[in-house]
Amino acid sequence: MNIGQASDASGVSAKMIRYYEEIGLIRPMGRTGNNYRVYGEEEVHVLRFIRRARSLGFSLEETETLLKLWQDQSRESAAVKDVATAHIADLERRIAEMQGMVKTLKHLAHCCGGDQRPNCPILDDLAGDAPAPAPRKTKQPA
Amino acid sequence: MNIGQASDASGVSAKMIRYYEEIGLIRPMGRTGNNYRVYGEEEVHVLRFIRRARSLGFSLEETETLLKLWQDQSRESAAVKDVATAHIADLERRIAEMQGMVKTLKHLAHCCGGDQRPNCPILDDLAGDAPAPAPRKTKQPA
DNA sequence: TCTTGACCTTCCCATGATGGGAAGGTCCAC
DNA sequence: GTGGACCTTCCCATCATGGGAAGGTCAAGA
Repeated sequence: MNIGQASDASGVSAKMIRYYEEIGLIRPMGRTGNNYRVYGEEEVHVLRFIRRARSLGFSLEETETLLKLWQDQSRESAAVKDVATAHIADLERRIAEMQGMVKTLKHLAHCCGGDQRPNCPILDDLAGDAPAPAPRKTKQPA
Repeated sequence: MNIGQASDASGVSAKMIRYYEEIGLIRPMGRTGNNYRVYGEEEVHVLRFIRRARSLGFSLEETETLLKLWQDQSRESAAVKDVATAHIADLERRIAEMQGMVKTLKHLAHCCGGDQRPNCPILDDLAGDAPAPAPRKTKQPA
């Protein structure tokens, strides 16, 4: 199986497969005489594993840890759960951060007329107590 | 006011102030004879505006748009609201995506013993129906 | 006056994960 | 034997930010 077929079979782009090899996430593959990488079913399984981990938001570093745990028959499931739990906490922290933004923005947008008049509480919030600056371009047109 | 003082006053790092100037988000500042940038109160207000916009998750591109609207006395508040509304939608999309990950991960973590035994539904999920690969290193130790 | 340390300047590099594309080699089907 | 679809490596871009080097400047204190 060439890299294109492994890509189709795993859903990981050929570009990424080469990158994962470069950073040591997957082993360097064997080559045929023409210097093409050769893949088998097992490599495709590994790539699918990586894709699934990425789709759940795990970083490549976390994915590498999970991959090693998967390949370690004597792993303790606690180690896997720790990685997942930490990731959940990180996701929840980021979600809360964004929800805070949304809450503020929705309030401001609600208070904004959204019409042809210039008065705008959104800009007022961003400006703080600063006076509107003198009209000028921040970027000169070419 | 030198860049360090403008940084302290605005909460934007000197590094970022120079970068914002480089990409045209803020005007190139005047220089003193020793080639130091000079800032006034108005520039600090602009930097605070940028910082506030960034803290609400607006991209630098969106921030530039908002900055121009702020400086345009004849703006229509609808234009500002449009930017905010689109950003809210983007945040909500990303939040929903992450919430989906959290939901899946919490379910898997809940089902995982998290003990010293190797059996792990989290890895089972990541692996799909693939057999556990033969134990091997993905990265050779030095 | 000289030194020291805290500034400032520009320039280059790194992040994380991915894509785009060029230049060149290979293989297969017609 | 030729064209097109592959493959290879290499470089660059993203987005916003930080780190750090090498060198210039300034102010305060001995």
